[in-house]
Amino acid sequence: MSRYWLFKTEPGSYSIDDLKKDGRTHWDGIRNYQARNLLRDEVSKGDKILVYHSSTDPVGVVGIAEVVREAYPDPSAQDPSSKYYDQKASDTDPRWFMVDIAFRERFDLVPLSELKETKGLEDMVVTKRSRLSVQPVTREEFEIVTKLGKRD
DNA sequence: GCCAACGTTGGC
DNA sequence: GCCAACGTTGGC
Repeated sequence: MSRYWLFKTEPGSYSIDDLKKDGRTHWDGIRNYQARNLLRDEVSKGDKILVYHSSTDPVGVVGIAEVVREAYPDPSAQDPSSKYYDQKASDTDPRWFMVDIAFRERFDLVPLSELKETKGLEDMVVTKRSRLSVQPVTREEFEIVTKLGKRD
């Protein structure tokens, strides 16, 4: 049974349009333990992802992606030239993981302000703990947001 | 650019 | 193991 997630990205560094162009990508650079644990232990092939643009104006959900490869070590942690370099990462203890995701859909941005006002989304993690970069979404939440994104 | 909320570090 | 200090995130 597939599950649902919300992945945040700053469109200035990697946007849904970059993902659309690339088709698929390595979701690297996750450096938060709670997000890492979800990526490593919970995120599974076939799961659906709401792609969220943060640190932009307006912020919100812009499309859908799908997990196409489950967690494996994030090589940027061992690359001294990467901004995600972590001295404590090693081959025996990679510390940080990433998954591969594929583009599925781009839709009109559903702003955070609207998510906060929409019935059924009161408990959505993004409205409460916006700093968590990989977060679980319920099936109901996923469907409500998708419907909002595909209106008109 | 501000600043509140949150996560991490490190001295004790 | 506590917690103050510090650094980062991210909405506004």
